[in-house]
Amino acid sequence: MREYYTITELTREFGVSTRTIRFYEDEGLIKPVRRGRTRLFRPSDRVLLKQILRGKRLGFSIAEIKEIIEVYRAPSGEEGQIKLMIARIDEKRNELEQKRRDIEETMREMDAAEENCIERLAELRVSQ
Amino acid sequence: MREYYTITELTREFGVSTRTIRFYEDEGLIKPVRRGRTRLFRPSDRVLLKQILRGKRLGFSIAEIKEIIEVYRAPSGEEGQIKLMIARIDEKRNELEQKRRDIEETMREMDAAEENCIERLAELRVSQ
DNA sequence: TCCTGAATTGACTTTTACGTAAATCATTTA
DNA sequence: TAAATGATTTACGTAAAAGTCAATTCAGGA
Repeated sequence: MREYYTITELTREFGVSTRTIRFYEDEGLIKPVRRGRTRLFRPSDRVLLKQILRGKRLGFSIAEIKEIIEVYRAPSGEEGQIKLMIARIDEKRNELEQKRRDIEETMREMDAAEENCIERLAELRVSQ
Repeated sequence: MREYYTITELTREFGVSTRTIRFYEDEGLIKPVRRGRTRLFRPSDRVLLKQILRGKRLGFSIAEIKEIIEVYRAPSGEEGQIKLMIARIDEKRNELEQKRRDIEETMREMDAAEENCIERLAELRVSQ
């Protein structure tokens, strides 16, 4: 495992701009260490970036991604805090399940659309 | 099946504002009929709205949703057109499959986070 | 007929998530 | 040591997706 990544290494690996990565730092999602002014990204920062981009692909906002990342972290409080955390996890899970249903429905309609196309192709070949 | 829905009926059913629905009309996603100036939404418009909101939940932009809705419609061209349509459907399906993988990964991390919480709770009870 | 509540239009505003440009600083290479 | 290369900061710009507000219009009921 590499110790550090530079910002451009990450931009190349994930296909995002430096502006984007710095923006995520401004928003408090990643906290790379510094050597002078230069940012050094640890493997854990890289994992965070991966999680952020995954959240983005699912249509979560930065604020929502922040929440998701927070629940990943081990809980440190007393009973009440931890129970609250479990409730938040369940909530996020419900959102994900909704997205899953949305995907299944969209997939089904795509299947229907494709079958439709294939049928049309067959018709065209017969009528020629 | 109802013949027409008013705009406010749809806002209530789907929890969106009239502005939102009119915005989708401006973007060419829905085309309700008119009685005078008043919009009348047919069941097919309602289905379209449902599809739009589903796309939104999955993080698709208006432009992408437009594309998706277009591929749902029966293809009317000649062979080349239809084959192109099939290619576009496959592309969208790939995007959906990526989202599906993203959901599964996120779910797994949620599970781990929750187990972590439960473990912490057990520890707290033992140490009391 | 008058009023009230809905709906429409148009314009301006806001939020989110970056893009872009300019100036500065640091480091490596010739 | 000069030049090129890469990173940083600051600040303004922008596109998308609505929100908000004001002025109108219109249909239906008392």
